[in-house]
Amino acid sequence: MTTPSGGIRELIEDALTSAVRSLGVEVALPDLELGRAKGGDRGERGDYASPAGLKLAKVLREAPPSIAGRLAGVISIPHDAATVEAVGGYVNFRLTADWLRRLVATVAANGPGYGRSQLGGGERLQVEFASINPTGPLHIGHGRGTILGDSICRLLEFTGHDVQREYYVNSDNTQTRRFGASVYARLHGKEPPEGGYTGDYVTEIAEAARRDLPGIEGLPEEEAEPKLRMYAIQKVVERISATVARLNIHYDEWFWESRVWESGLAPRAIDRLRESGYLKERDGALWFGPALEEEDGLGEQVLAEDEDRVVIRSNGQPTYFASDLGYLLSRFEERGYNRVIEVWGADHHGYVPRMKSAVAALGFDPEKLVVILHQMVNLKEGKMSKRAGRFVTLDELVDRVGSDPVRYFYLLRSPDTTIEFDLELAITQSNENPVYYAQYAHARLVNVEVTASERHPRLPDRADMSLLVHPWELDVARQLAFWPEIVQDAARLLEPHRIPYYVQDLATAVHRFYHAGNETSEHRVVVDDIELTRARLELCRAARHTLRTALDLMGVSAPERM
RNA sequence: GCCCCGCUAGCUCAGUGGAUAGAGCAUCUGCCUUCUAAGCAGAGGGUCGGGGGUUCGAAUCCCUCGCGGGGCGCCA
Repeated sequence: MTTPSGGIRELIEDALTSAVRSLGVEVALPDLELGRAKGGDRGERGDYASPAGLKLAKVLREAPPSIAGRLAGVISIPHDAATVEAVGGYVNFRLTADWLRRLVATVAANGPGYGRSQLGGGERLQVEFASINPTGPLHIGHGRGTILGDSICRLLEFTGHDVQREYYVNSDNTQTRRFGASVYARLHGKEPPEGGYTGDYVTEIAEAARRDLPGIEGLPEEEAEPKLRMYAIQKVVERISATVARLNIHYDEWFWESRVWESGLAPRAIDRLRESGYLKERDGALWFGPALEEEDGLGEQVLAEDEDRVVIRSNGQPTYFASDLGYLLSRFEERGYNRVIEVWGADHHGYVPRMKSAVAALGFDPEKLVVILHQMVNLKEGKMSKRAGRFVTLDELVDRVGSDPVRYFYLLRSPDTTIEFDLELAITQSNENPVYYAQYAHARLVNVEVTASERHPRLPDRADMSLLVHPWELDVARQLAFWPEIVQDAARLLEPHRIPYYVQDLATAVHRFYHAGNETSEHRVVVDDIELTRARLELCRAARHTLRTALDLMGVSAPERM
């Protein structure tokens, strides 16, 4: 049996579509909404269901139950993977025990590759995430974008994309200049300017600069600040890199904003926009805006932004937007990524139309810039006592709770929900984190396999899968059957939070399966009968591989013992 | 004022127009001499923010109102 990369859902969907065609439906099919069967008692509706009868009633001018009945009669599921039953206007599908057993054998043999696909066709894409102003350590709020971004990368890699992880290092904007000025002030034993950075780390960086940049103290501020700024940013970048590394996150490139000026990319982008009439001067500044676009048909995307935006200030200084123009050129032209995925906090949502407009104005397809917005992480007020206030950095959170629970905590929430972060609760409840439930299931499976090899040094080479008959055994197999479609949906929708919810379900099935052996010793995996042991081990192996794979996709470890 | 996100069980949250809306935590009741109890089995708990509309069918789509969060700068 082959493991369909699209999984069993795709198999059934194809069979259903063919069946509908065989009824003589020529027109475009409505969405038959094949999905997991919901509701009902004791799985009476099977595993998958489609309201195909209801959907086709209009087209065929026939009663839904009649259509569903006819479909059930003609449908042919490959490999006898499922049985079919019409109930009302629905067509219900139940995975067969036989197919589930074969699936287990395939997954066990496949190892951790189960669910992997080449859907992406090797598409080269870049994911830029968590490009926080490098002016200080990451705090708890920054954890969300980093973990979300990295998990999206993992999903895309697993589904056949060529992914590059990038951090855009702001170095020439207002905030980083303030940062540089603050370091300059500390270097000379003064207080940072208004709106500057006051943390202890600023002083530490100033002291380090005194050693590493000989003569820096003698320079006037105009000359010293840029040097100090680049030095300080480098220091902060190193710290950020170390912090995210603790969360299993490794960037491929730290792309400095300064590079778009040194390489001439930004001026080139500006020239291009000027030539195509997207730029104009007003009040001594240079503006980008759709107000000029009437000269030719430049498309909806350019019109999306309804206000002009400053590119070069009247004082001659470029805005961040000017840098971004060069940055876009670097990614879509210089480096030639097919798509760029941006992971931004919701506070940047107003920037989306502007960037899309810029992409279009530079001559690229705005669809190639995909922006994932996630809502904010708010620190619960009142919890931030002086003492607790020390634990606002991501490093400190990882110190207190550990990387795995932190990743799991963030990944459980869809990007659309605002997180109210309760620090005390996070710390006191960290041992109740659902991550342990999943990891424990994995560790149990490993342990069982170890026990088996001790008790039965010589087991049959091949497993007789027909020995798997109990509902709790087949339920584990059933969960395994769902994995490919979970991965596909998560990758297609760029929604990693689907993974931990699946892991929860799989772990539940595993724990139930394991626990059957606590109730009745004949139901243990390791029993006197080596044939039976062998078959159950096959199931353990398949489940273990799949758990491991799912945890990997979340960047969470799969411990062998707990 | 305009734009984006949210409002689902006591709490935190899943839920791509389908059937009787789910999970974890919390609460209550059971289960460890034998492969890991960080586990298992069971119970209670819901006008899916309010009101209209579209549809054979709405937590899901549309309109409207309310509440909470975010944004609307020659900041990023």
